[in-house]
Formats: sequence, structure tokens, C-alpha cells
Amino acid sequence: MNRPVPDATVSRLPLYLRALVDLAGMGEATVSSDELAEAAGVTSAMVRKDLSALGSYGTRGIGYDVAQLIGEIRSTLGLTQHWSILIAGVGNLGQALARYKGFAERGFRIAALLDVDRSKVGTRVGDLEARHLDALPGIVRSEGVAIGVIATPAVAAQDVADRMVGAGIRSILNFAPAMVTVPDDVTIRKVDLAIELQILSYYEQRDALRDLPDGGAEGATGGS
Amino acid sequence: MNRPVPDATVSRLPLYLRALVDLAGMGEATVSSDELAEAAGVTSAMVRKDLSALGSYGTRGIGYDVAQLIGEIRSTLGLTQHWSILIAGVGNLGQALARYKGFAERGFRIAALLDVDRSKVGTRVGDLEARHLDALPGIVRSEGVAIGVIATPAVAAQDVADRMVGAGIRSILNFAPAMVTVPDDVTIRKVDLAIELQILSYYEQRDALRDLPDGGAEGATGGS
DNA sequence: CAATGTGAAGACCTTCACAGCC
DNA sequence: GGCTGTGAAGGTCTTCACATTG
Repeated sequence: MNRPVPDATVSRLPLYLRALVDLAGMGEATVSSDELAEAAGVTSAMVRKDLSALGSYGTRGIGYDVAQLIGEIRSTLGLTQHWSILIAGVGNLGQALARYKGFAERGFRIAALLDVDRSKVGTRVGDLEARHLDALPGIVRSEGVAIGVIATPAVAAQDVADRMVGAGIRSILNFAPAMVTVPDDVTIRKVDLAIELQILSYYEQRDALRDLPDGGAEGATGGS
Repeated sequence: MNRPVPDATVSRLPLYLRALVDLAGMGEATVSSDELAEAAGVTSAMVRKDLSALGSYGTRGIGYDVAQLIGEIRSTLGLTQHWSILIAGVGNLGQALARYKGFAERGFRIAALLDVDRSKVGTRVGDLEARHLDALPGIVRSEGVAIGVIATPAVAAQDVADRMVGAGIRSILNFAPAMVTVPDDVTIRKVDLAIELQILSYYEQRDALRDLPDGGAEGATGGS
């Protein structure tokens, strides 16, 4: 019952989940791999492989039961429980994240907003008040924070990560444009806005040739 | 001279570039694949493979010339020219992106901020004034916009993408939590903040077992 | 007969290991 | 001696194609 779900599949499950929730909202009770593939932007073979990896319950000739599949994916992703997260860095990005509705909608509660800058401590963002980073260990303990989000400038990122790890956080999402190292038992993911643009720049430049001479260009877009 | 750089390599080049710029700032003239690997958080074999893919100039026994390598990577990524980008959606995220300094630092100029909401049109964000989305085609033409950034709510994303494509934009970065389809000759990349958290949730849940019974857990983190 | 589930094949990516060069 | 560049091996992921099943 506990297959090791491949990483690539894990990273697509949230996509399927979103598509399925949409379908459920439209009153669909059942969905084929073809339809789900279209809604999620992948191939139907991939949908079937992915879903079979979590021991799924499809019906040949019919498809998948939307409600059941939502439950399966939620449970696999660990979304049947609610998670408390914490955001370090109350700059532009930290504030935008703090106000972003999509987190709460998906079961992620923002437990605290932290910064080292005394001028930011006490600031209200949405219905949260920024606190000093020194309060981190206490908050992690009292609020049961599972995930830390780093939205600080690059120079502060490693220090903040170290503090998070020291306070017992084992999952980190890093938005700072900097390399951060953590112990093996801590999971870290990285989102770098400027890097995404630079990758687009490559393809834009490459494809610009397409409009000029005869150098043929094959398609590709790069994974997420 | 025009090797087809693998997608996986392209998505790491910005990482190397950032590390190299740091090293240059610290006065390093030369760097080995080991050092660069450490700075970028990958293995040295990967650094060498990646760099050799762009026909690189390393010196056996010495390493790579930092300044030269910066030039090579910039040129490969198309960063020797400056790009104009445009942000659609002046909500939390759109404003945060508009104020983010990292874009300008890396040669991406924000040419315009657009929204359909008349109450947002005219708003100043940083030193830009939000304009109505209807102005998109004119702006793309007059400002030579190459990249469109979608920071709208999910429901608006497809419409905005269609308008961007119609206006001649061929590269799109989509932050809206929605599937967006574009013609084959348009490159689209997607960044979904909530999805990243959901992926972390999976690993957090899986590793929580590690603290309880005896089920051994192997490490993995999933790519970016 | 429509649609799943899955072995097998193929593409892509990473790691290994070492020859080659400075 | 130190470090690059790369062929070969090893993984992982995706696609194909079809047997299987409600």
C-alpha cells in the first residue's frame, strides 16, 4: 500500500488535484485519463502511469471517479491535515505571499510573519502582525509549524534557513536568489523568479532565429 | 558552434551565472568545476558536462576563467541584450513583482503594468503607472516587449495569454494557478506557489514516518 | 467497446571513471 | 599533479502499444 511514488509524479499530483477540483465544481462525477490529461496539460499515458503509481481506482471502460480521486491525491500529498507555515522576510515578496489567498484555500495556514528589521516588526499585513525573527523557535513549537518560507534578501537566506532548521523545521521553500544548504533530513525547494526569466530568455533568443534565416529549430520548453 | 544545449543544462546556467558573478565580486579570477559545483549546489561532473555543452573554455590543471565564463553563459542565455517585459495583473503578486529589484539587475526592464480593473488603472507601483490591458498591443509594439508575465487570478489567465499571443509575445511566464494553452511557437513556463507547498507537504508527510516506527525513508527532493 | 493498467522501448539526464592535456 | 572533457554505464522519466477488464 506504500509504493514509493516517483518524484516526477509527486510534482504533477497537485496539477491533477486542481483540475479535478475544477471538474467536481462543474458537476462531473467521472473523468477519463484523456479528459484529465487535457485539463492538466499532460498526455493521457502520463495520467494513467501517475495515477497507477498511487494504486488508483479507475474503472475500465468508464474512467476515474472524480470525488474518490480527489480523496486519493489529497491523502497521498498529505493534504488531509492542515499545515502551519511561517514566512521569514516581510519585504515585497513576503507581503505578497502573506496576502495570497491560495495558501489558505489549499489548507496552508500562515502562522507567523518574521523579520529582523525592527522597523518592520509590528507592521500589519492582512490580519497578521510581523514579529521579530528571534521569536522563531517559540512559534515553531507553539504553533506546530511544519514548513518555513524564505522571502528574505539573498544574503540573509542561509542564516534564516539555519535558524529554521535549528528550530525543528524540516521543509523549506526558498524564494531568495541564493544557494542554501541544509542537512540531509531537511527538504528544500527553490523558486527563483529571475531564473525563470533567464530561462525564457534562452528560448526567446533561440527562437528569434526562426524568424530570420533557415536554421531550423525544434520545440522544447523545459520542465517545471 | 551552435550545439543544441539540453533543457536541463539551460535551467542550470542561471545558477552558475549567479555563482560566478558572486565569485567575480570576491576577486576570484579562476574557478574549478569543484568550486563552482559547491557554489551552485550541484556535482562537479554536472558542471563539467553542462559547461562542455556550450563549447566551454576550461583549462586542464587550472579550471575556468571566471570572467570569460560569465560572458559565455550570458551570451548563451541571450542576456547580452536587455529584454523588456510586461506584467499583467496588478494584485498582490503583480505589485511585488513590479517592485522586485532582481529583474532590473539581471537586465529585464519592466515596460508596463496592466490590469482590466479600472480602479487599478492609474495606480502607481514603484515608478510605473498601471495601464489598462487594452493598451497591450500598442505597448508590445512600441516598447518591443518580448516576455509577458501573467500575475492575474486563475480565471483571467487564459484570456490574458491569448491577448499576449495576439499582440506578438512569444514567451510567457505564468504565475496564475491555472492551465494555460498557447500555440506551439510560444514558450510558456509556469510558477505556482501553492503547488510548491503541496509538493513539500508530500515529503513532509512521508518523512514524518521517519520519526515514528521503523520504516526506512530514502532521500529525495524533486527538481525545480 | 471504451478506457484502464502496464510491460517494453525509447528518450533524456546524471554519475562514473579515466584518458588527455596544461 | 591537477583538472577538464567525455565515452560508457546507470537511472529516471515518458511514450508506445496492447492485453485486460467492466
